[in-house]
Amino acid sequence: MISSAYFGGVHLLPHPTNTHLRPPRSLTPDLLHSFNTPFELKQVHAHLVKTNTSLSTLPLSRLCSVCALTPSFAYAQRILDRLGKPDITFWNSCLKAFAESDSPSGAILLFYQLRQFDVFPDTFTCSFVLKACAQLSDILNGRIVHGYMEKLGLRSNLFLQNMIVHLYALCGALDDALLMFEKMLQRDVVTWNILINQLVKRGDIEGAFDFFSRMPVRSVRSWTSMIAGYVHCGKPKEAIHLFMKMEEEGLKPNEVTVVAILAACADLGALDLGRRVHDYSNRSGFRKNIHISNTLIDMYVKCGCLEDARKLFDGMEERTIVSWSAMIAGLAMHGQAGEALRLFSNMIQIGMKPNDVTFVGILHACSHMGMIDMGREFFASMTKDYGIIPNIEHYGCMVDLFSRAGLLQEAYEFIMKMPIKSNGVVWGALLGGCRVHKNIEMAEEAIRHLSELDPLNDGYYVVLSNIYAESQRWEDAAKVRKLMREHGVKKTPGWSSISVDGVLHEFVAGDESHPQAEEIFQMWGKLLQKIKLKGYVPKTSVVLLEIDENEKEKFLYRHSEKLALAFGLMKTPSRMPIRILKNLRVCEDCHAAFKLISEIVDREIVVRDRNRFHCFKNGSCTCRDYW
DNA sequence: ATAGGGTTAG
Repeated sequence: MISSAYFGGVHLLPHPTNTHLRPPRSLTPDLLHSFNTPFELKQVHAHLVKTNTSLSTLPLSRLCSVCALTPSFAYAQRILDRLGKPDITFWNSCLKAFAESDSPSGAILLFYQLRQFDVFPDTFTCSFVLKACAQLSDILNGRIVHGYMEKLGLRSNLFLQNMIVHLYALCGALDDALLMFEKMLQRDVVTWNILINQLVKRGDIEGAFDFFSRMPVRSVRSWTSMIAGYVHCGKPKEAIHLFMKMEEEGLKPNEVTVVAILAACADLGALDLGRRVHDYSNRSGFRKNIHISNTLIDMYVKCGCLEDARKLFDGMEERTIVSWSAMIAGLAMHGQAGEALRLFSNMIQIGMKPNDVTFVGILHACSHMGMIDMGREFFASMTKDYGIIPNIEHYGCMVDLFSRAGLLQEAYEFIMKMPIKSNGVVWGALLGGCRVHKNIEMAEEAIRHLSELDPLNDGYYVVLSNIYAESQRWEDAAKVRKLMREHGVKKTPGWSSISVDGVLHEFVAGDESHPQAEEIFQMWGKLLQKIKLKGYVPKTSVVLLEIDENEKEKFLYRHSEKLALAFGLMKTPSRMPIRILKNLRVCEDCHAAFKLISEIVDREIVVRDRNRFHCFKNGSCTCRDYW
């Protein structure tokens, strides 16, 4: 092993990847292939020039490409001047380097420059320029290159045609991309995949599936694109369905497929499938893939298995900011704010730089635990110490923090002073606080903004109606319902799901369609008797219907999470934790009931809310009733 | 030497 080398009168710092090489006897043009940093290469080159060593274009083009990567094109330019008339190989090397660098526009400049030298672009030239255009979303120059392709007789080159389709679709010129696609005499699987990916990016999942089903041949990537597309569009069930079909066809999921399907499992809380995919991933040798580990952390967190997530996180050889952020957000979601903050300071200690997402997790942790001053400090520190400009999520967290804690006036002023436009989430957080702290005036102010910002979101009207109902202002509650009807807003039906033996069972309120509905209602009846003895009083004010109290109780007892819990208790062995997922916030009455039930049946009940986790155990919940 | 898919918050 050499730590430094001195030869030929030139000091050279060894590049890390070259430390295993023996130092060469003399400084020859070949050396331009053995070193990788512009600094080393420039020194070698300077020496070669000084000793009048003759140089071929090939090593020089290598030198230029590395110089361009810096990008220090000036140096490459000097060599270019010396050469007089460099051939296309030289140009292509430089173009490639620029296209892959942080300043792809250099490639486009070069493309115009090379034509002054009477050099004819070839396939590679076009491909590198097109790559640069794609990076810059520069459709104008892309069209010019396209024109050149026609002139240069490269029009039927499949690679270039695919790049053109990609570029047009990427820049939003979907019609042009489709025209190109139709004009192509031959297409390969990549051509189809490009279109599928771009359609997914535009949110046109149906269009993407249409292409997918028309493909003559599908590769693993085609399947993966489609599966990832469904996850991206919030259709995890379809993603899993497709994944099953892919397995049926005997195709082997790769690392990217695994990431996509794990994200779907995270969305659905499908722990069984998630574990199966985890096992598959390990057997396939994907254990070291950092994307997979990160997604696994998120999957375990969202399936309610915080310990599994933590074990995985602790066992990782390398971690990125995504790993840390996912784990911190996971702890916050599970109400472990203290541990989340400890992890954050560990992260800072080892020199990992937090990003905006990390701070969303941190601020969440603070707001879930009512740590107001801590939250303020982090909010200030994020810009002061880390140069992160708060985005709407961060403002939302802060409003949530103040509102939950009852600092409604401060929350309101905070929104008014925000330097960016507020959104529904921000006012919705204030509205939520108004409900907890029974401030009708402020709630009415919030709803004024919400009916403009997010008029079709039913959740806000429901909260306001609840606030009125809880203060016995029935006419106002009725007015809100009327308002909803007028706006054509319907209450999103609440549903809960529970997975038993790998089968996902879904319940909606008052669900009698389940084959075992009879047994489920009986089970709930038994539980009800027991918790009533423990002091449970039904909280009928959460029922927003104009009916008498007895009827309200009946509605209350058919809430989807109660049905899912009763079913879970029937179908799973004693002591096994029960995991339930709900699409809305867990209802207050169910929350009170679940606490008592966890004690009576001596079971851990984990409920994933639309916001966070509630883990009921021995009569209490990890949210400490602060939610 | 040239083309397409992935994770954290909401």
